[in-house]
Amino acid sequence: MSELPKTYEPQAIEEKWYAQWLQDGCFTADPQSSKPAYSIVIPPPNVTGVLTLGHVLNNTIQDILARRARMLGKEVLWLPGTDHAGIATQTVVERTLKKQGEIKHRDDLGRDKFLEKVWEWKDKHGGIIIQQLKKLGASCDWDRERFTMDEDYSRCVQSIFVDLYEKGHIYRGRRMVNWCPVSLTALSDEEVIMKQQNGVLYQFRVEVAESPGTFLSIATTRPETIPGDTAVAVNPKDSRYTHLVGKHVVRPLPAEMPHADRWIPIVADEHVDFEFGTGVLKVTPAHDKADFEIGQRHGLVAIDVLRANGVMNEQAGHGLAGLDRFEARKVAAEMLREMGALEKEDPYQNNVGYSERADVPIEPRLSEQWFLKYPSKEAARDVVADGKMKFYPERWAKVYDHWMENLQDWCISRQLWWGHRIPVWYHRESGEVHCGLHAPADAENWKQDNDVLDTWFSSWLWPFATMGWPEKTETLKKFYPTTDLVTGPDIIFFWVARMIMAGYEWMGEMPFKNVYFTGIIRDKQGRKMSKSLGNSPDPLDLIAKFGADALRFGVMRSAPLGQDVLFDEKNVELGRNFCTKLWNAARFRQMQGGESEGEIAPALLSSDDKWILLKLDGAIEEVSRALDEYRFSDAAQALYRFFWSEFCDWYLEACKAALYGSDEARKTNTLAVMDFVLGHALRLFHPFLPFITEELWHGLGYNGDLPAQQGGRTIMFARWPGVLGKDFRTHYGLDATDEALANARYEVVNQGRGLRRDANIASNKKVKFVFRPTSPLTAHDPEVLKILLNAEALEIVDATWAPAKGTPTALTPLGELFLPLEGLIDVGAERERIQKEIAKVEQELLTVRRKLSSDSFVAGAPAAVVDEHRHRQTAWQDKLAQLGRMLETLGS
RNA sequence: GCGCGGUUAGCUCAGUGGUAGAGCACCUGCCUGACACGCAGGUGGUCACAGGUUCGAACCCUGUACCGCGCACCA
Repeated sequence: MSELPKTYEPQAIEEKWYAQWLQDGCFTADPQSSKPAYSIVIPPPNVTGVLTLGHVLNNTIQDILARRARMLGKEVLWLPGTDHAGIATQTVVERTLKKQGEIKHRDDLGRDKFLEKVWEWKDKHGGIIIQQLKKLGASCDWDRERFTMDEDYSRCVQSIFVDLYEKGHIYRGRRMVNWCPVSLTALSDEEVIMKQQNGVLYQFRVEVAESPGTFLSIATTRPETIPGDTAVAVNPKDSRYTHLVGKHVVRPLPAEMPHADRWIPIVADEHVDFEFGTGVLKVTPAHDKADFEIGQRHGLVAIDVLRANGVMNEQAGHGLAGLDRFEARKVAAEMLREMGALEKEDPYQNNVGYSERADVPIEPRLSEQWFLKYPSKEAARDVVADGKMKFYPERWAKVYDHWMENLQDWCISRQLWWGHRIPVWYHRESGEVHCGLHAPADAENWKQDNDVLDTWFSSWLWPFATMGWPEKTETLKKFYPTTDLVTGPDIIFFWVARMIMAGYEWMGEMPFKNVYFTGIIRDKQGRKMSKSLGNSPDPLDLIAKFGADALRFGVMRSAPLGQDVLFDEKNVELGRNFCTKLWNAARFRQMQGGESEGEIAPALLSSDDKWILLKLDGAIEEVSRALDEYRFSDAAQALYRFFWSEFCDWYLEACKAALYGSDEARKTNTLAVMDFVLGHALRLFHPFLPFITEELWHGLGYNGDLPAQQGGRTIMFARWPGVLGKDFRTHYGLDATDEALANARYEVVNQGRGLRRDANIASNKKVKFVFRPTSPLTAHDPEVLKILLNAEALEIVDATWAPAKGTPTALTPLGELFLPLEGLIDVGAERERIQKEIAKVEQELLTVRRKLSSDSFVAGAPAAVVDEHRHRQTAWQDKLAQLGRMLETLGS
């Protein structure tokens, strides 16, 4: 084995191993393999996106799952790819072209030229995030990388559309949709996010046409839409107004319109809440969803007063036409005031729907769009409700179910160019509609629909479209349904729910068996990461500074299941420190020389050896179970604790007694134990820390001479450690006795270190200790104690030995430990220390006694618990007595 | 309005009925023969509040408060 350098330098090592893995085809999935399948499809990032911490979290989890599955002997497919992200990408490209002065509007280029530009952009910037994922160590099968606008994928999307059209699930209609006045397209309900707004509630009055002098007061937040009002509505049960139903009011705007043309009816509708405002609602069927429905019920006309971009049109009348909707709002209120109709203006908080992408209020707008009635709803709902498909954390199942219960038709058409164009043609003369993969033979007589499909209409096919559907490919046969899906809960409706429905509709089966929902990454103040706040660190900077393993470990260690993740660079630093610790522990092993991975001789095992082997067994069990249950931070935590606190802090120190001793056989055996533990630890760590573990696997010579696929060359295919188990324990004689002995010894050390501190002796100063054991010690005990106490000497004495007055003394499970320091002790300080301990013990004793003296406790608690309390009481009593004697010996 | 999380050390969080924990931060001492990205020792908590169940509650139940999120919304 070659010697490990003094410090771990992640950059070169990461690059080296990633290239090696690629070269050896370690990530490539073989559908012909006889191994059981394990598969994940990546949630495809936007093709123009760059890596964020959210991606780091999400993809590290997937990589951990994939790498562990390989070690468990599965044939693993982690299928990567990118999403064309319709609106996002088109917006970015359009904005850039505008900035470069190439165009003022995309119309300047026309559809085909514009799309060329988008493709150019995609080719130039599309690979970035993929490269970044590689830096993170993602073990995706890059040979199978897919893009939602690949030729075959596009064909797949279109045939799905045709299929649904033929099944009658897709229809076209003029409906109220969510319109984004900036992106100039319809949006689905899911793309609208409600935001609380500080606005104004205006109250204005209108005159009843048939009874001049009688007025109705109306509350509204949108006076600019008054020219679009075609009725006012009251609740049929509202006695204040029932006598007016059927009459008319005079709509105040547009003012220049003849009086008679501004008469609008008063209708009675259940929808009106008579508690709210004045109990009178202005009805604007063209600009409000609820109003539209009222309009339908009462046969009202809809007057559209807005252009697509949110500017008032001619119908809005003088003074408003040409103004932006928000400007028009103020102006309309002013106009009402001038005509004496404005009664009140109150500050008002309400919720307004915003376009998720453009971050502006959407407009409810009447337009011709394509809609989908979701297929396979029942199967999709049941599979989660029945627990056949598992959600982690489970509570998302309820959210899912609630949404599935209230499914609304999906508006799938978008007025964009970048995307899958709707495969529908209209006959130029007859208007006949043709839906199919190609235009009809007499193509020149037909015109294709201008719209494209919602991005999610392609993403929902991801689990099988990426595997070659509709062909029955080997990949599909082997790897569908996929095993795990890892994604954010924010796209549970956008993506997860729809994939489940699509899976059932076209594959007849669920698309994945388990769904893991990550938390959302926030900054350490709990705010969402955002570009404008500048609180979103670049993962690549972090990788450059600390290493990919450090980033992965830091993020995973602080990402508990079901909770948001508060990101703090400190965590990555901790990850880096941990890698260094791992590195140095390995280096320490290497410095001892000797054969790599020698045979362990059970007869030569010390209690320390047995202790660490039992701890290792516990760690394997704990880590495996945590990973089985998707508790990644628990697994990371357990590994951290095991390796640092147990292996390094105790075992590596304790075993120096054997390593620095003269017994070669014991030394060799100790090295074998170290190799055994390190070899297991490296494998347990590998899913979290792929690079450093691979480097050390080789550096320590654990790779052996086996071929790669058998765990020889790479740790990637080394077998995942199973629990050592009963046979192992029997064979190596691991039992509770040795563990207890080691624990007791470590307690002696703790006590001794306490003595040092109280005597103000620096930890690096070697001093002499005296130990008076209560029962015989083995030869091993003093050696270890001496090392761990950093003692110059450890003198073992018998009961006849008495310390000089004032000698600091500690009570330990194995006997009394003295720190003889002639003339150096501060008797007062030592007395204080003992008294402090006495106080503590007395407190404990009091608690236990109080419990035991309670009849109800003794009668009511299980016998074992009462017993345990009795033992505890005895122990505290003994300790108290001894402490008292110590105080006596101390003298004054 | 309905639903879901959360409230434990200065900070971030573990801890599902029987002696309150970790990491970071802080304090003290140390470059002790792997590691100062380290070692050793230490300070720090009436477990949000109020009731209840229980021999016993951070933990189970009920309610309250506050923080966060989702869904649905009244113009």
